[in-house]
Amino acid sequence: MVVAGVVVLVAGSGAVVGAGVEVLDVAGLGDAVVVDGFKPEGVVAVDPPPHAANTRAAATTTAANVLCTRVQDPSRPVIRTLGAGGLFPVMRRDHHAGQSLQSGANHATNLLTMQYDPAALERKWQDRWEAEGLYRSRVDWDKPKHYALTMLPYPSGDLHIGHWYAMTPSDARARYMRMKGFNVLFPMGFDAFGLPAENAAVQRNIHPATWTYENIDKMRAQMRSMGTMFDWEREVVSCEPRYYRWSQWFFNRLFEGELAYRGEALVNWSPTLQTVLANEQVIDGKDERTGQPVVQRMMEQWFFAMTRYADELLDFESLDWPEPIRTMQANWIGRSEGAEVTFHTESGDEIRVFTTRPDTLWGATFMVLAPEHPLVDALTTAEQSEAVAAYQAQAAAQTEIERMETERDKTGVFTGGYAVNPVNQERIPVWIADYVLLTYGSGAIMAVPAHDERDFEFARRFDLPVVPVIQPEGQDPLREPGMQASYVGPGVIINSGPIDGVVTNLEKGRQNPSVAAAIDWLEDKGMGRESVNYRLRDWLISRQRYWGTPIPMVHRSDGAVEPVPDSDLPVLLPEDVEFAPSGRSPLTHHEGFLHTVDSEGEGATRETDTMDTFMCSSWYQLRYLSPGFEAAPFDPEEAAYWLPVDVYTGGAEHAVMHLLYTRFFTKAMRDLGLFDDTAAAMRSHGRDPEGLFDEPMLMYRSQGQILGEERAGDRVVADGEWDGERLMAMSVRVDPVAAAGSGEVVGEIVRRTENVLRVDTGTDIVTVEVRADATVDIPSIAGINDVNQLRQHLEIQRMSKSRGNVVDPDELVARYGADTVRTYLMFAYEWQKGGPWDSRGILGASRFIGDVWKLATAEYEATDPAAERSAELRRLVHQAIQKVDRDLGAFKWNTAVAALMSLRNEMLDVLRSGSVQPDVWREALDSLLLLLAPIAPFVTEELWRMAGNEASIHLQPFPEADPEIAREESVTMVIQVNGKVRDRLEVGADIDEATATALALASDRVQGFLDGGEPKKVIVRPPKLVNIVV
RNA sequence: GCCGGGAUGGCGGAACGGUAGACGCGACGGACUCAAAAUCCGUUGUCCGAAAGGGCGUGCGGGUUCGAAUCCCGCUCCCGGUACCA
Repeated sequence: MVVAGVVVLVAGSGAVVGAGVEVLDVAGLGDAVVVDGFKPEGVVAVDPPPHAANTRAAATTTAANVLCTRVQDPSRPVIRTLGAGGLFPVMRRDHHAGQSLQSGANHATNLLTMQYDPAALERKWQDRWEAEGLYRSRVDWDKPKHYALTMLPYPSGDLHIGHWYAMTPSDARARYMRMKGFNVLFPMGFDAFGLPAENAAVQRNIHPATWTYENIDKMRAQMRSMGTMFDWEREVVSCEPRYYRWSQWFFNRLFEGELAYRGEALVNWSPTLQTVLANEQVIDGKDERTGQPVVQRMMEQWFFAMTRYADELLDFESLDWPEPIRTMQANWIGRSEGAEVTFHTESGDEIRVFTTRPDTLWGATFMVLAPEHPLVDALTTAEQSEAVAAYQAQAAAQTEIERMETERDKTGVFTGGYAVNPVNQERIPVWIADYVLLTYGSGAIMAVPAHDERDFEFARRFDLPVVPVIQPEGQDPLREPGMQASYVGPGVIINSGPIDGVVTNLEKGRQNPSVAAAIDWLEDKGMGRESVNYRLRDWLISRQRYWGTPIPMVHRSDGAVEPVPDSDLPVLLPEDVEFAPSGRSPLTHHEGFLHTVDSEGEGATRETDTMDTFMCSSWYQLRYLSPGFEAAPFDPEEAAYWLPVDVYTGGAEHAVMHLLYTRFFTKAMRDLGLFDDTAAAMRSHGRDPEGLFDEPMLMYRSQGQILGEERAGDRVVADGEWDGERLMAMSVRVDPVAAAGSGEVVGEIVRRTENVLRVDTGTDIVTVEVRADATVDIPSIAGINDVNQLRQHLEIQRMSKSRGNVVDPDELVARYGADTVRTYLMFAYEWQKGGPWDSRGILGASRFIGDVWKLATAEYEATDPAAERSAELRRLVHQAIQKVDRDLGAFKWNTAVAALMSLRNEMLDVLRSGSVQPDVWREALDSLLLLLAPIAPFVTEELWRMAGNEASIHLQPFPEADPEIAREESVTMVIQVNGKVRDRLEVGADIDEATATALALASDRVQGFLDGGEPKKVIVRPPKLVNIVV
């Protein structure tokens, strides 16, 4: 058990076992030594064998904690430690003066070790930070503010690794901004209304509120363990009356401003259950729980008039948002320019249509109405009425999603009615078809089969006439019969009377000459007008659900609707509700809730719809400012200081809906005057409010997703002939269960480049070239297969319980500590991109944190200080400051951590060699801790205070780099010949062109290439490179 | 289909148009150990070579440039969004 030359301290018993060398005089060792997480359980060995520089000795034991020491100078031993986590670094003795440990005759007692025990240390700092109020954020007009916001979670029950991935870098950046001198607000809350709570209620007979609050408690505790700097005094929970009261208040303001209105919309209606279902509850046209059929039905519901802001929402000028997100929003809004044209039926009814191609009006050969269009009944003739009714019923039975499925054959029915094309008085038939949507444009189209793919398909299916009106440039004239497809390219207008001969191109709206000409002509004749349509619909906020914010409206007995006065808000969501198995909202049959009186004291009924939860999240950033404020949704004094949000982070999956809704909401609030008090408060503090209420979040950055770890490529069997190193395959077959030996090469594809596969056979990685005439057989992909369909690394999937690939952050924290988990998540991925989880990779972060602990707790001895090495370390420190500063500012967490790891590598080397002056070491250590503090808040705080600092590390200013110190004195100059690196020279950083050229030309290697001749050209970029062209 | 993003070692990923592969994981060799783990030292794109050195290399094919992972053109595949939007 004991190795000669080693002093072994057996903890617990107090016994000291010496083995032949210097025995420590350690009094009271044992329990007394248990301090701050140091719990020696087995054997602690210290090793200064005399004259054994650079040798190692070790003690062994069956216990978990074994110390292996390495000594460079017997008088200044340094300990390397190991154990279960490999993290048993050395503790400097001075922090434990008076801890009953006495030194014997040598330095060895300085080697009292202290274990890095993240669990204890993190718990300690969570409590102390809370007690010290470290993360309270208060208005302070003397400091610049920074409002950092990360999306609030839905309280689903458990914080998963995705939450960590989203939140820890946001937290790190908020901490960084604070150290940079900003007064930072970084709040957190819960988006607590929603369907899952209601499902839990029905399935598990637990009240949605109970379920929700239990989840919130759990998640709040988990978030504490993350070490986030959330100011919990500002927490917001959207299902609390003190929150949703103001959602209702906003609803009233929007109603007053005529931005909230009642309209008709299709809902998923279950005739058997007599209830409305959410889209998520409908699968294959049936209720997912009961299997009962679901139909589409029109119902009166509440809308916000978001389309009025469509054009303003398309303006991203003032926003620092990722381009893809802006594009997605722009596509979602889907502005299209064209004309509205009025047709008339033969009986004189108007049919308005919207078209982006009024220039093809002369080619309109029929019209199509949505099956639900109000004019259908009037148009339908007696002979067709049966067919029309049947088609309408069939369309109603489909969900919107099914209806919009692509690749479906066109269906439709002739109404028997006709309309007149206003431009040429042609009598054209009117059909109904479900490819026309009631909710877009006017729910009716003119069909121009010659120049619209869908109309062409429909015309061919039902034998309707096709009249070309565009003549493609430089091609044969389009002829009907015989057209195989619609023509949508450029050309010249024909067969179109007044606009014949006008050029048409692929531009949109008036940019297209033919469209401009047609609009002018239509407006002149009074047949139509220029018009803009949006794909964006008004925001339907009604939900026929219980667990949401009640819409504060009452239905009077005379049929009118009026708002609940502000003074009566909130309209409380009743708690004593029963959940019918049908899923029908309990509000619809809750007598106490339903019955009320209107403003005149007459009996009235409450609105039973609740609000879409996107309503809650459209203004939550305002409630954080003053979550308990009673007089208004937010305190103008707080808002005047903190607004707008400076940095918003969250998943790209919310890039469209949530971010568009909250933008709309802010703009509507601005126009309703709801920021007027805030603007006044700003002015009184000398802040110009101009333009500050146009957008809620100035900067937005999205993070990617962490996927499951599982991965595998196609397992293939390849046969063919060996051509040297590679197999020239004549046949490749995918077979997940192929046994080794069942073909020439059997294994998993690890890489594919064009037709070359790298196949992992289990023993080897071999190259297989799939010949052009080879047969490829992939049973899971129908049809003729080709080499491009062979996959590698495709089984990386989203984490899900059913796949069993969920990574539990609590487990990781228990094993490695929160600092390690944070560091790893910030290090391992390109944040915007995300990627698959790698359970081994986290060891790198764990070692890094352990090394930092070791560096900070080891006693540095400048055994061999050298001015040059000292300057070099300082340079590296200041370079690291520059890099981390830049990278944390730019959301490039992975390279920031990499820079710190590099510094760690350097410092480990210095610690070993003792080659820098003590003050340089101290500066390096302090810088390392300060730079790491935003990323790993717990361990850096512990080490910072252990070093004798009174104030929290998180209150320190971020280190500032001195460019002079960071500047390299000498650099490697690359010498290229014809762009290829041929030599490298160490030169001074201030080398001039002439010297650089001379040095380069003098190089033996270069001379070899010059072969006595003169270079054609020399490109000099001192001090980095010289390129010689010969 | 349309819109957006991407493709770099065995893996995650670095690289203002100027040394490709920083940093980490893994792997391999060594030290320590009865052994394993942990820790420490070293190697690690690939091919040729004993070495010095050289060839080839950023999905594929072209182009611009003294010089391209990076810019341009044309493809292939992957990921995300969206989908009968008139």
